[in-house]
Amino acid sequence: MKTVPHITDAEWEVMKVLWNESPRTANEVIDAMQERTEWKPKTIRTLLNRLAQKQAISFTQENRVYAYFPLVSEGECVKSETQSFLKRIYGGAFKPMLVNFLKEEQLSEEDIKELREMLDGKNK
Amino acid sequence: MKTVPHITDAEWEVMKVLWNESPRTANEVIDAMQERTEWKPKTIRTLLNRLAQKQAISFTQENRVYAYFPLVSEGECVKSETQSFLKRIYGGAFKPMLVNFLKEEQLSEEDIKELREMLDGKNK
DNA sequence: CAACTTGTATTACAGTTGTAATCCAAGCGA
DNA sequence: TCGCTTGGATTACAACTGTAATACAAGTTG
Repeated sequence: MKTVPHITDAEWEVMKVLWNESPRTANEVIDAMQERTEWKPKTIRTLLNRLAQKQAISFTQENRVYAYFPLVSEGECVKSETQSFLKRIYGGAFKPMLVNFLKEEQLSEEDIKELREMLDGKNK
Repeated sequence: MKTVPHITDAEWEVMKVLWNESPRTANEVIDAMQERTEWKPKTIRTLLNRLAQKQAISFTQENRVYAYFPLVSEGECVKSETQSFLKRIYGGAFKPMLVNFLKEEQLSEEDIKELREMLDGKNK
């Protein structure tokens, strides 16, 4: 199974933008980011560079402009991050976490109904 | 609500030991850790110091020996870490994560039954 | 052609983390 | 009393992160 590079908090925000739509030029990414964060353009370029270095994204060059696109899917990354989270906090076991979540979190009637249906689906 | 300090991966392992039983002297912690990791005693002492500095743990002094104990509960920390994880990966929403998990993870018949019962409980 | 603009590449710099090693003080054995 | 042992305090140091600023190169404009 392919291992995805570790993506930091700040980088993750950039990835979200690219997962949302790609390819995008650096400036397009910067514009999109500035709707959600206060980061300076230079900062975002740094993050793009780092992501490219660790091969989470790549780019094509059109004249003097780069257009970036992800090399790893959101699903892969979510799964990988979730796994390390699980490992750290719950020793890797999924169910204890779920149990804890269900106990702690607020869920509406709607949510519960929906989840129950998903469980039914799983139950084949 | 009390805010818990951020506990790093390595520190988390030490906290587990103390949550498991406390107070414990540095040496007791070190012994317990060496059953699960390869870390040198000095490393573990560093972690104990850092945890004490950030007030995740404290200690009492008996002669020249410190006995450490947690200042924050495992539940608090789990909750806090889970929240930042959720925020980072799923934008803070709990349900999308659950949905994703249920789709991705392997659950036994048993697990599913148990979860369904929990949901029934919630449903009051 | 010279200066300005614009996009990229390089460099910066402090705080955090992992992973220890060295220094120091107090009790203990010779 | 003097060095050895043991536990704690201080220091180390590189990689990773957040957050940029500065330098450079190629078009664009006057």
